[in-house]
Amino acid sequence: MSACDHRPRWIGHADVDAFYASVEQRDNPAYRGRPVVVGAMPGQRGVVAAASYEARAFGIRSAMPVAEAYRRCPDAVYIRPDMHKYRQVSRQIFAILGTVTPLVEPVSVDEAYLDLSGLERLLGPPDSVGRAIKQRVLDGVGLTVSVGIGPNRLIAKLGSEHRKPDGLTVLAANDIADFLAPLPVTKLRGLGRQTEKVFARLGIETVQQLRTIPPRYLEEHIGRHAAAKFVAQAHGIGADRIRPDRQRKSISKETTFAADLAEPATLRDVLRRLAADVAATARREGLSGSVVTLKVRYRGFETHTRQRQLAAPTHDERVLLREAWSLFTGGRLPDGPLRLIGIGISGWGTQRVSQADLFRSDCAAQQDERVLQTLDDAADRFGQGALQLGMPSRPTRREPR
DNA sequence: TCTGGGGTCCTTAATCTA
DNA sequence: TCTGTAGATTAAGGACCC
Repeated sequence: MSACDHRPRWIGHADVDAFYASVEQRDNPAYRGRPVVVGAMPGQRGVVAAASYEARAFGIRSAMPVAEAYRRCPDAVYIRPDMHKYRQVSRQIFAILGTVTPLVEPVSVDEAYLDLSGLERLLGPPDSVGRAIKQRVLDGVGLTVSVGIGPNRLIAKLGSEHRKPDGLTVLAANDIADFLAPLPVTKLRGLGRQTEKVFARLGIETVQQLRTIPPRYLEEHIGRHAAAKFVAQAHGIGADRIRPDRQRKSISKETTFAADLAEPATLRDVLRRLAADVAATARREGLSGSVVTLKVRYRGFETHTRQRQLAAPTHDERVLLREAWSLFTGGRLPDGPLRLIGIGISGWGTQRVSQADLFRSDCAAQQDERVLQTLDDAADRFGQGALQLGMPSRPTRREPR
């Protein structure tokens, strides 16, 4: 929208209620009306990924350790997440949202922002648009969504959280001040446990209280950037731009072991599998990254990352594994058994992947050494050129500190 | 209580470069 | 050429979100 365009902005936020748990209840009539917890199984390391509203009545929440959920409700239905299924349902939902407006920005599998500006003539006022969104999703996939609509993303998001499940909240510009004032500051975006502690020390519990704090005073305690961010939110100011084509910035894969692991050969095998997964995702999405990140976690949740900038972008799992393993064995990490290991790539630059690269790395993915050898031979014969994947990478630009 | 996995963004410190 | 400095880049960690 141009600076001189003063048509009212209407931003929507749609959020599927208890997504994973709702999908399971939809697909298994026996689970309906029962507390359903999707996540790790009781007795395993892990947390709750989603809890049905029946489970929430027991105080079970997302990100809660499963052991704690089990203590609260041993009779709940405990289910491992089926990400493949949820992604499929997610695609259907986004297709439905796309029938309302092409300006849909996914936030996660179950959440999206929509630019609803200018839909009045087609669908009526904002509350009619909200009802249309909810009805279409219910008819299409049999799930309820909560929708918030307001002049910017912040208000839309707070609106969708306001009434759940199956809620619809529309907030016009002149409703905002009264709506925000009594809310706890913890409702603001980006305000987590640490900042909450600081605010508590300063005696700030509600948005109304935050508004009365001199910004300079706030800056002294949480820094300039954060202070400005929360003050703006307290006054209902938020971005209203919807970016349907936002590109992801990294791909990563990590795993937590059932018991801490120290055996190098096993760790390398796990890393190889993770590298293959990351590489496969990168190839599927036509991405090549030039920064490899290794993540490790020790007993006591002590977490470290090490990263390296490569001379050339890659989506070759062998390169990813080699670099990650060299970061792991490079002597810059504590010794000791690992609770978790992970690998990621980022730093796409602008380049896309050529068809030759895709073919070559598909072969790598299939571990087809024979074909790879042929390709390597061809590359040797013709010198450099298009067939570079799988060639040893040049040394990294910087030595690790 | 005992903490998954996959992300984004911000801060800070070290290092490089002009 | 040396030195100091400012800004950019890189790396690591932390907070936060779903």
